[in-house]
Amino acid sequence: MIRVAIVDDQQLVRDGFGLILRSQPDIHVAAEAADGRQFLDAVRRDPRIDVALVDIRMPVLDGLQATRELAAIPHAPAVIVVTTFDDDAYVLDAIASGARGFLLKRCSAADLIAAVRTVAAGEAILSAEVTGAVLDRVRATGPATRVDLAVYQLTPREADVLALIGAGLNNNEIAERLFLSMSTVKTHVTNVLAKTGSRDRVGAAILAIQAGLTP
Amino acid sequence: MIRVAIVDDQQLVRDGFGLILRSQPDIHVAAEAADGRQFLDAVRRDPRIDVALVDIRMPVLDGLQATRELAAIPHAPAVIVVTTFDDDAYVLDAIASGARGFLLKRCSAADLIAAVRTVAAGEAILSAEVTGAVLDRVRATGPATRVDLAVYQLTPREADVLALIGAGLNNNEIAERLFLSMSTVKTHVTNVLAKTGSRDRVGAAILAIQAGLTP
DNA sequence: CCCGATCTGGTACCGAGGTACTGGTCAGTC
DNA sequence: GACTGACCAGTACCTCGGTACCAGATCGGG
Repeated sequence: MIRVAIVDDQQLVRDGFGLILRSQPDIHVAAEAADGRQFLDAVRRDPRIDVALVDIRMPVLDGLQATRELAAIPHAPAVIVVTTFDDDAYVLDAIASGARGFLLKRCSAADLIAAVRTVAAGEAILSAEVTGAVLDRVRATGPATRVDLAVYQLTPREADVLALIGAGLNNNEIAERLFLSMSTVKTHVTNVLAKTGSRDRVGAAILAIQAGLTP
Repeated sequence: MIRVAIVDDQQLVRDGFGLILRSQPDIHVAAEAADGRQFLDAVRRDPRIDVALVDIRMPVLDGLQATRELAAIPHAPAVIVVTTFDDDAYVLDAIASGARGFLLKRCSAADLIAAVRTVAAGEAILSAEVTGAVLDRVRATGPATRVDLAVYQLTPREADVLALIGAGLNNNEIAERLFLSMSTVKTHVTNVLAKTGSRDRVGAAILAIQAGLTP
């Protein structure tokens, strides 16, 4: 049984989604909310919600901000952003906010139901209309990961240090973060530089970013 | 009428796809090819192909490389990569290569037909199984709101220096590249750090990358 | 014309970064 | 037990990065 929350400030939209979803035997509408705040409250009350259909434009707290705050809640539901706006920026922002799906309200009832099942299964879904924009974005940021970190045979600890270098930390901060002495950090840094062929920590930082070590 | 090319080294797969697609009145199978080279030849012969279903693993010229070379041909068809491998790297590579769709062969006939129509309409399509990986990738590369460099009010020269810092150059190299003395470079660097609020050049380098100063 | 911003350069200084060693603990392997 | 690799830590040393402060040259605008 898939437990779903419907989050939209328009009563009519909530009712429509509810009718569609309640027609499915394996889907249960567990909560409804009219704004992001109510949504977050509902999630905190009921940690068993699997999927949330969330509108972007809402009073009090918009859907994207609510999705971001959701990350701090344990057992948070997977979010499908459902919107009338097919603006590319919204897609990318929604994804960046942690959404696992992006649907346009003009989609069919079958699409909506399929999306809920897909996301509940741990996968993700995009409306075809916005998939192109996402692909353009991916293409713009280059292929897979330009740098394969495995090539350098870094030890786990060295990888930790490299990640922190990529985050812009200096040796002292790395030492504090990893509960090490400066000397040890320097040793690791030296090894990382040698293994990666970087001349200094700037090169290592660039490498770390290109390898996707920094969020 | 949507004109489709089927590119796969396995006869059985081509026949299967052909059967499925020919069952649709609005779809015409205009070409078949057993490897990337044949595919490119077919596209050059017949510039009216709208959509191509392309396998990755093929002799002579693989699907991704063929897709990349396709970009040089006018009126090139939109490519849907169809593969048995759901490896994330393939998805991202395919997108980077210019594919407008990525399907797994385990999908249904209806999915295949819908994908062809979607891509023919100028949109894009991803199998739900791989959409998650693409979304993770987008999230990893940060939100649409990168870093707006204009906020920092950098002078043109300072922006030059920042870009070179982001490329991993040290002060000496920057001096040589810009025909300056070390002193001048240091002055600029200090100003850049002050204006951007970075503590050291590592932070500035990260900023430069996030601002897109480094390709 | 003067004023301000920008670009350029210099000197002096200091701390962080980085290297080169040495040496210790611990876990797993032969 | 001996050996290896990862991890941790220290000392000594030097270079580079960065700051502070200053100053000349240029240029556009009030």
